[in-house]
Amino acid sequence: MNWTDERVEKLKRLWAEGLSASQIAAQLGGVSRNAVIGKVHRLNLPGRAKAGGSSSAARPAKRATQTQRPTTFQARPAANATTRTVARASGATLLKEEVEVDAFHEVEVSRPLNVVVPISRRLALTELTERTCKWPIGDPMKDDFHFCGCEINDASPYCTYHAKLAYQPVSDRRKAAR
DNA sequence: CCCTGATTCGC
DNA sequence: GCGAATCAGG
Repeated sequence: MNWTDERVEKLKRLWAEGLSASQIAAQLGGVSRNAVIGKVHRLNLPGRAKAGGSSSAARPAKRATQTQRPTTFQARPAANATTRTVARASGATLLKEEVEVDAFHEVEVSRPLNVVVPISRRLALTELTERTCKWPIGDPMKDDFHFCGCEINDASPYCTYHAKLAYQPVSDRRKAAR
């Protein structure tokens, strides 16, 4: 890969946004984090502040606008999902469920309300490691395609939440509910 | 061990 | 100019 104007502009933008060199390398593709750091220096872009600096020294540039990427589960309703709350009759019990329309998997994923779900870290394919959830989100043919990316502790390819979805397809759940 | 950016230096 | 290797640190 060579440093085309387009790639350099993307590097500048992502570096200004506060992404780490490895994250930028993953976004660009075809380069290592060392290559990114080397390029940043050659471009004379402002470096990152030292961690243990004294009082006055420079602060990391404009971290305020950077989208946070939580690495762990957070107890809140599913984010970024098309949802609607429905009530379904099951015998004498009225079950309230939230139905997510998962466009990529072309299924409706239903789950009880108040379930703890992960917030996607929106990782690119090249950012995945052995310990990140590999559940795909979005349309692979569109720019916003990404993976869940939550931390996982075992050998599962998915976080605990998405593992349940993966191994408990909606069709099976519907059968079980009958 | 995971990660970070900074620097050096052969290519 | 490029980036792997290395260093120093969280």
